[in-house]
This record gives sequence, C-alpha cells and structure tokens, in this order.
Amino acid sequence: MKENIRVRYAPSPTGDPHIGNIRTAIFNWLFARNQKGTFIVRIEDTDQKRTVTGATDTILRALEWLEIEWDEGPGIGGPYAPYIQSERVDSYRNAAQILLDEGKAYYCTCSPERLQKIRLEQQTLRLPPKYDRHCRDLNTSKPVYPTEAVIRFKMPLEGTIVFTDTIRGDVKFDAGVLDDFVILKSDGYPTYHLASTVDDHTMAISHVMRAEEWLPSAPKHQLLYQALNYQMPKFVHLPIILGTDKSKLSKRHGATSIMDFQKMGYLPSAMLNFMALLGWSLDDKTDIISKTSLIENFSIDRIGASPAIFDRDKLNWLNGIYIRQLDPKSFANQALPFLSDESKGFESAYVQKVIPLVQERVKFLSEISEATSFFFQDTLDYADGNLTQKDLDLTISRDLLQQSMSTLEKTNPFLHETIEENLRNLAKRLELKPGQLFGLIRVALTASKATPPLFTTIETLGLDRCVQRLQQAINNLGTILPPPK
RNA sequence: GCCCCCAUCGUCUAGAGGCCCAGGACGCCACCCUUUCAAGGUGGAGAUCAGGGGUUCGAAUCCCCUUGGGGGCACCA
Repeated sequence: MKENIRVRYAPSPTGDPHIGNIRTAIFNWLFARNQKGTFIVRIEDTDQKRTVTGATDTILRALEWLEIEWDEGPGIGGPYAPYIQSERVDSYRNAAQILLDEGKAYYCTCSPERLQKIRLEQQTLRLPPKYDRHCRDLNTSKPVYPTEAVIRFKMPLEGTIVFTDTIRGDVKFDAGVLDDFVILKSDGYPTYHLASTVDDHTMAISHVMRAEEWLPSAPKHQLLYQALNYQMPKFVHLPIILGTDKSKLSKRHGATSIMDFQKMGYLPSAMLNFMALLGWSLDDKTDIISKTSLIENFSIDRIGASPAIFDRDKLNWLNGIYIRQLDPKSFANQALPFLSDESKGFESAYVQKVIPLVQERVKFLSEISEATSFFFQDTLDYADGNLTQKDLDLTISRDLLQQSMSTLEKTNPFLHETIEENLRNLAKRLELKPGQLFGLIRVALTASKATPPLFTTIETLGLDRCVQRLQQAINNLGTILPPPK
C-alpha cells in the first residue's frame, strides 16, 4: 500500500514572497501532484513583531498567479484547520507543557541582557555562541504570566546525532555544539522549532521539503520529534538559490520577489518552468517543459544537492519562448496593461494593430512600452546622426524622403504589399540599394534603427502619420548643418 | 571562530565504474535567411570533470585529505 503523501508550504508572512520561497512551494506542490498526494499551505506567523499585514494575502495571490492550487489551507480550510499558527497556540503550549512535565524542557528566566552578555564573552573567547544552560537544573516552577520566562528544550549533553536527509543521506552532528533552544517565547508564542514540529505531526505531513538553511537545525527538530513521541516525517532539504555573485539571493540582487517578476511581465508558465529547473532536472536535454509534464515527471531523486544560481538571461530566453507561443489574442490582452501612457488616447483599433508587431520581439511584457513607443508619439526625437545614412548627404536624403512621401501618397490600397512594391520600385528607379532607402525611411518614421518590419509598420501608422513624420524628418534634416568640406 | 552542506563549460545541468579525451540548454562569436531588430537555421569557442592522494584491470562517477564556495550558530523564520 502506498504511503499517503502530504506535504506543506509553510511561509511566514513577513514580506513579499521571495523567489527561493516560491521555488520551495513549487517543489512541494509538484511532488504532491505527482504522487496524487495533498498539498497544504500553512501560515507561520508566530513572530508577532515581524508579521506584516497583507503579506499572507500577497503570498496566496502569488501562488494563484502561478496556478499552484492548495488542497488545504487558508481560505479553504481542511481537516486540520486552522492553518494559521497564531490561531493554534494552545496546541504548542500543550506540547511544551508535556515536555516540561516529563523533564524534557525547562523554564529559563535569563534576561536578554544576560544572554547577550554571555554571547559576547563567548565570542571574544572564540567559543561557539551557545546558551550556557544556566537555568537547566534550577527546576523553576511555573512562573506567573506575564513573565520574562521562556521554555527551553533539554538537548543531550554529549553524543552524536545522526540525521537522515533524503537528498544528502546521513548527516552527523556532535551534541556538544547544539544548545538548549527556546521552544516557547516569553510572549507565549512558540518558536519555529516547536510550532512546525507540532503542526507537521498533527497535520500528518509525510515529507518536510524546505530550504537547505534549515539543515543545521534539523537535529534539534529530530530530537523534538523523539521527545514528543512523534513519528518523523521524511526530511528533504532543497538546495538554496544564489544570486549572480554566489551569495544567497537577497534584495541586493535586484528583483527577488515573485511579484517583481509579475510586474515586469514574466508569464507564470515561464516562471514555473524556469524555477522547476532550479535544482531539479528531467533529463539531459529538456529545458522547455509544460506544467503537465512537470507534474508527470517530478521526483525527489532528481533534485540536486548543490546550490543553483538564478540566471536572468536564461529566464528571459524562456519567457520569450512562452510569449511567442501565446496566441495573438491572448498576447494582446496581456500586453495592454504594459503599453506606455502615451498610448492611452489612441483608438483601440490602432492599438490592436500595433501590439502584434512586437510579440516575437520582447522577452518580457514590460519591454512592450519601449518597443512600441514610437507608434504613439506625435513628435519623434531623432538621436544625433541617426537620420543621416552613410553615403547619403543631406540634400539627397531630404530629396529621397520627399520622393518616398509622394510614393506613399500615391499608394492605394495602403497595404504593406503595395507599399513594399512601390518603395522597391522607387529604390530601383533611383539606383539605390533597397536597404539604403528603407533604412532612411525607417529612421524618419520611427526615430529608431530597430523596429518591426518597415512595410507593416508603415501600413500600421497609416498614410497621414507617415506623411507628417516624413515632413518632420525633412525639416529636421534642414536644421542640420552640412558637414564641412 | 565553531558546526553543517556543496563542488562537471561564465550560468542551469546530463552523467549513479567502462557507452564520456564529458552530452544538452542559456549566454557569447561567426555564417545563412533578411529592409532594420527579433525569430529561425548552421557552425564554433568554452570544463585537464577544483587540486592531491587512494580503491579498481578501469573513476567525473567510490573513499580520504586539501582548497574553494555556500549555509547555520536569536525569545527570526
């Protein structure tokens, strides 16, 4: 009989959901879906001071954006509700009381000042900073709340603790380096260690998949499980994600919140694909992989152990692929919000003609604003020198633009095919290389050297705008002094 | 400082003793296509598998050491 797989994503609502955090959510979710198990979201808000209002909501919206749906958790409840730790404090206090009763934990009344002091002393003596177990054998009876007392867990004084990580195998820790950690704080709230242990047990979690930074405290958790007579779930520590400078991804590395990527116009499907590949791989050749295939193929034994660097270039490439795969209608809908403010006054029909022109040219949606801006500007800002093509002097350039203008005026119907035909004929008649003429017109019309195909651009702009811009360019050329002989 | 983890092209990675003088992808370079830019196509540079010792007939793959990198040492998670 197959074990009932239950995994959880347990963020703490202290800010925007970080990339690394979301990757953990993705792995948990993929594993649950692959195993036909249950994916649970649990909010770990046991730090009153650090909890940010609205953060839970942002986290949930990020999951929704990525279409990571949870089976139990905030908003939908479930058999182990509530899924918010601040609403379950009694269970942690009960667990702490049991440990107290069994002599496996003790009240500690040491002041933060004292703790700070011994930490400093240890530092100067080059000793590992560690609680000195001052209160361990004092047998302090229940203090009267409110109080400064915390409850600490009694760690073994010596011996070796062997912890098994699913990815790394056995990891050994010397008990001598671990200290009596706090399980219940003086405000009556549990620490992560206690809360997650109690919850993972009562919620029947089968696999704890969390970031690697938890590995050093894993032996503490193992001991807690044993002290509480809980059965241990499997522990899977996921490799951490680093920035380009190889340090843990943080705000210094620029965009690190999943919301930042949403704002920049990365597609959720691309983000999912990309992040799934950070620490996991399907085989030796697959880079583009659908959600369905991800679910079908995800497995823990293909998760690597070494850290991965978040590579924006590869993300951009992947996102570009997903953008190009979008059907034009869907692209247009998603592109609309990213258009520049200048586009606001324009009629919808015009805007709808412009958008498809950049679909295969942008890597992420926010590039659209820049890529289409010239379509929506009344006056173009010609950069120095751009208007002058090499081998064409000012007078000739002006003349060419003039002739192009009349060619366009005579073009009927005003469609890219006819425009192309007429302009090519013009170039031939003038004995110019097509590229020369087209380059000149392109800059005159768009003030840019890189644009969508010229003839569709012309068609899209429409005759009136073209004429107006060509005239602008001619005037502009008039103000440029001819190069000295 | 102490503890723990990790180590294949710049980056993401394939590789679980012979298939590998190491494969794919991003990025980079060149060429092709072409009105520019993209996209696409073709090709190329790029890793003495961090270094050194073992084990073995044989090691990127197993073991040890060194080095490097990262993470952790809170009444934060």
